Amino acid sequence: MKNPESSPAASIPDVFDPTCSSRHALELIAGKWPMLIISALENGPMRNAALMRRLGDISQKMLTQTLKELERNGLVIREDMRTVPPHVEYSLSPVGRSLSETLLVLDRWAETHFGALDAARERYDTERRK
Amino acid sequence: MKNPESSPAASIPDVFDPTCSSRHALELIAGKWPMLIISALENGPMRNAALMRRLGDISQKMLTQTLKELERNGLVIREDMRTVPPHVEYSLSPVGRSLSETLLVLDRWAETHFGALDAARERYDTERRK
DNA sequence: ACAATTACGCACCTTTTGGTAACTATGAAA
DNA sequence: TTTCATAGTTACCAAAAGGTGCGTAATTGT
Repeated sequence: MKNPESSPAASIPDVFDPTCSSRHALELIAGKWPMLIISALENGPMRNAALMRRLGDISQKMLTQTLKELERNGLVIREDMRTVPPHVEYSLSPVGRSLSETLLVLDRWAETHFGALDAARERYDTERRK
Repeated sequence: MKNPESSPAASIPDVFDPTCSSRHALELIAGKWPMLIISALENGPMRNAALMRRLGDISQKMLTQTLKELERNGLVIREDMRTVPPHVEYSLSPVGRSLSETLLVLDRWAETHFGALDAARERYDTERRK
């Protein structure tokens, strides 16, 4: 029998292993927009224009691009109604929904603690006169 | 009395508001390394070299830089023992610890679902012959 | 004939992020 | 006197992220 130390980490996923796919999963949502888009889709399908309005300051390019990445990874489902003018709806897949639930926790964390962060930053900056 | 619509969102934080600090809080951890560093510090203080080993493929520059940002925002505490050779310990502040707990949920999500993501990606790519 | 609609592709550019390699400080030990 | 150890810093460069503006498709209403 081999000890766990010698096993080249095939079974137990580890976010700290650079070659592990779980790292990839984290990097997928590490950008500026993915988390917000997933959160925005929480309450049901949305169209391109509605998402742009909701996200406030995203560019058309980044929205399309990010949605495509999320679709590619199976988090978002793109439904093209094939009408003219175009009507496309984006929604969360089951996996996407499971992610949105943990992101909700993160959103709440941000809304709870941003004040503390702001204060700390100001303290830090004034202390070192930057 | 004014209706809620006209109030310029001073009290209720909203991650979707680009001018809201809670967005800033999210962007702070949206990079490649912040989440991993916070997670790495979960089990107590660590020194520079230990963090480098734990994170595997981070550069010295990014480690220092990211730690400094996290310290600036009050998530990480930097303790310099003022010895020679240098001995500096990084640890989580209370706010940092509260974040690390929600990130743990995210790590677990990644470790649970990365297989589904990999599969979806492969399907997507082969379907469109990219 | 043509204007409007909606999602999006593409070309071009700027900004941000990240990596490499070389250099620094300082006291203890060799 | 030289070496070692540790946690940096800096200058320089490459790559990725992101923004702007313009073009396109195809049907409906004017």
